[in-house]
Amino acid sequence: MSSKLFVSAQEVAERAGVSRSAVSRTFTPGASVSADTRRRVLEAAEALGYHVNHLARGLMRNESGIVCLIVSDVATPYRSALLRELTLQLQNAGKVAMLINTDRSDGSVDRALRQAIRYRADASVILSGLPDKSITQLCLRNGQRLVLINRDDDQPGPLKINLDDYESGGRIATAFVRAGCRTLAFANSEAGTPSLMGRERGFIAAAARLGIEVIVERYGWTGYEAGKVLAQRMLTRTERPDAVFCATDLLACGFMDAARHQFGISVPDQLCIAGFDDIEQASWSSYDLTTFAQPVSMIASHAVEWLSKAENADGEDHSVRLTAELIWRGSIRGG
Amino acid sequence: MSSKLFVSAQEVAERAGVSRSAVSRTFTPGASVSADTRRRVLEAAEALGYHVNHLARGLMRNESGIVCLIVSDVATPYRSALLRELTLQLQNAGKVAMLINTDRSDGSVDRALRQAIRYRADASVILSGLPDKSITQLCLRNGQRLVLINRDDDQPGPLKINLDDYESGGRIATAFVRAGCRTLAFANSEAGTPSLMGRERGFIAAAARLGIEVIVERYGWTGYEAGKVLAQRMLTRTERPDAVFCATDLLACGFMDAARHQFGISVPDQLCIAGFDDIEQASWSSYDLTTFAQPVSMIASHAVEWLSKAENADGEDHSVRLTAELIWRGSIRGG
DNA sequence: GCACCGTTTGCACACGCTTGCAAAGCGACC
DNA sequence: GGTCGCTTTGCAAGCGTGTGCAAACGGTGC
Repeated sequence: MSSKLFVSAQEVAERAGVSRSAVSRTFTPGASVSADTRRRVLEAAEALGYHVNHLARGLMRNESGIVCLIVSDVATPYRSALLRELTLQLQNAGKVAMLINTDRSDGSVDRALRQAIRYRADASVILSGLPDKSITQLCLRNGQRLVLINRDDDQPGPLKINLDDYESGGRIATAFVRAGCRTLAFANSEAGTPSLMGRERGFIAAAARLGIEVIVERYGWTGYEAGKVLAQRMLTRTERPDAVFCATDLLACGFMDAARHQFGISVPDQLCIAGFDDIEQASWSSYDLTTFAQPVSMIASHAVEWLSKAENADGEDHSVRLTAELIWRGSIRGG
Repeated sequence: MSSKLFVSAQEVAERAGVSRSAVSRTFTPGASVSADTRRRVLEAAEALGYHVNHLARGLMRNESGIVCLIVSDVATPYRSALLRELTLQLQNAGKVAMLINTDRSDGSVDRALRQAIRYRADASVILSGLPDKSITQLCLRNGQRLVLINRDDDQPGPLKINLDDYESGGRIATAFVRAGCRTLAFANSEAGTPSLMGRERGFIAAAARLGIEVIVERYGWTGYEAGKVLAQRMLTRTERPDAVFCATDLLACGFMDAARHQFGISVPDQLCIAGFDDIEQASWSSYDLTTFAQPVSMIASHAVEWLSKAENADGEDHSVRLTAELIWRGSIRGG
C-alpha cells in the first residue's frame, strides 16, 4: 500500500555491480564471498538502506526465527518477569518473540497455536492455559518445537519445565511448625492449576505427617483481591490460623493487607505468612514476605536452549524439574 | 530442518480437486469463490491441517500483519499493563504483536527498529527510548507506521501520544496546598524523560504561582529502590517536606515505605504523597496512593486505530494529547 | 603451456502465496 | 440461436530470498 517499496537485494546488486546471489551470500553467515565484493555490497546496502527480508528468508529456509510466547495475565508481576527474561534470552539467541495474549475467551490457546503455525514460528512457549492434544500434535508434526512452563502436562513431545511445588509446600509447612505455629492454613485460588494444587497437596501432606490438619480455602482468581477475600473467610473462623501459606505472592499480599488493616493482626507475631513466586513486591518493606523464588532466568534458559537445539530427538520424553529457592524474610517468626 | 514439512495450498487443492487459486481465494476474505468449492476446500484443509503461510502471504501483499512493540522494563507494572492492552487490541484488529525488549545496551531502539524492518512489520510502537532520526526516516520511507507513546518527540511522521503531564503536576500542587501542606517536594529519577520532566516543571510552576518553592531531588532509575533513596535524602533535611509528588507510583511506594518504616512518619497525617501511573499496587491498602491514572486503554486504542488506518496522510502532524485522571485515595489528607 | 585445485560467481529454480487476466460457465432476454 | 452480463475458475507471473550446480577465476607445480 505504500508508495515506496522496500529496497530489495536486486537493487543492491545493481548498485554494487554484482549479482543478486552475491548480495544474498553477503548476508548469509558462512557463505562464500570474497572480501572485495562483500565490502562493495555492504556499502551499497548501507547507502540504500537495505535490510534482508526475513519473511522471504523464512520462506526459503523453512525457519522463520520467530518464537511464539503464549501467555495470559501479562500484566501480572510473575508473568511479566518471566516474559522479560524470555524475550531477552531469545533475542540473545538470534530469535524474535511473537507475543500472543490469551486473556478473554477460553480455548484461545488453541487459537494462539494456530496463529503460531500461520507465521511458521520455529517454536512456541506456553506460559498459561493448556492446549488441546490435537493441536499440539499438529504443531509437532510440522516440526514446531513446544515448551510448556509450569503446565505439568503428560503429552510426549514438548519440553516440560516444572517446579518442585509439592516439596516446596512441604518445606514451608515444617518451617511454620518450627516457628511455633500450630494452626496451619492454605489459601488457594479456584484456578486449580497443577502447580497451585501441587503446593497445596505438598503442604497438606507434610502437615499431616506432623499431625496437623490444614484449613484450606479456595477463592477466585489468583490475585490480590482474592487474597483479601480469603483472609476475610479464614480470619473470622473460630479456630483462627496462626500461619497461612498462600499459593501465590499476590494472594499473600492481599491476605496480609486484610489481616493487618481490617483485622488488626500483626505479622509475623500473631500470624505467619508465606507466598510463592518472589515477585518484586514481596521484597517491599510493607510486605517483607517469605516466599519461594521461581528460577525465572533458569526457566528461560532451559526453554531457549531446547528450542535452539538443531537435533529434534523425537520419542524421548523431555522434562525438567527445577527447585524453587526459599527466600527467608520477615513474615515468618525466627528467621 | 524438520522431516515433515508444512502442508501447502497445492496439496489442499489436489485433495479438493480444484486449482491452487481456489484454495487461496477461499482463505482471502472478499474473493470470488462459489459456495460449493469453498466447502470442499475447507474440508480438505481441515483434514490436512492446512494453515495459510503468513510469511508468503506477507511477501505477496507487502503487508505482514506484524506490529512491533519496542519496550524496555517490560516487567514494570505500568509497562506491562500497557503491553497487555496493546497486544489485546492489536489482536482484535487482526494484527499480531512482535515484542522487542530493549533492556541492556543503549541505542538498541535503533536495532529494534531494524529488526522491525527485517520482518517487514506494518508498524512499530515505541514505548521507551527514542530512536535516531535517520532510522525513523528509514521506517517511514518504507511505509512503516510509527507510534511514539509518551516520548514527546517533535519528528513529523509518527503518531505521537502524550499525556498532560505539565497540567497534572499543577493539579497535584494545588491539591497539596488545599490539604494544608506548605513544604512541597518533587521526587524524580535521573532518567530525564520528557514526561517525567513535564510533571516536574508543571508541579514547580504551579507551586511558584502559590508562592512556594519546591524541593527537588533526582536519583537513579524510576523504581521502588530509588524511591527509598529519595526519601532518605529528603526526609533528613532540616526543612522536612510535608508533601511529596513522586514522578511515578513505583517511586511513591518506595518513598512511602521508607517514610513509614525507617522514619516512623505517618501518611497522610505528617506527610502527603502522590504518584503517577495508577499501577495496581497503588490501590493496595498498604499504600492507598493518590495518583494519576494513565488512560492505558485509550492510549492503546488510539495507537491501534492509527496504525490500521489505510490512508497514510503524509505531511500532516499527528499528535494526541490525553488527560490523566486524578484518582483520589488516602495518601493525601481531606479527600 | 598444461593439468590441477580451491575459491568465487552467476544462473536458474524453488519456497508458498496472491492476483490480473482471460477463458469458461450459466442464465436471461430479445 | 445469438448476444449480453455476471460469476467462477485456471493460468501464469510475480513477491524477495537461499542454494545446488557448473562455469569462471586465480594461483601452483611440473
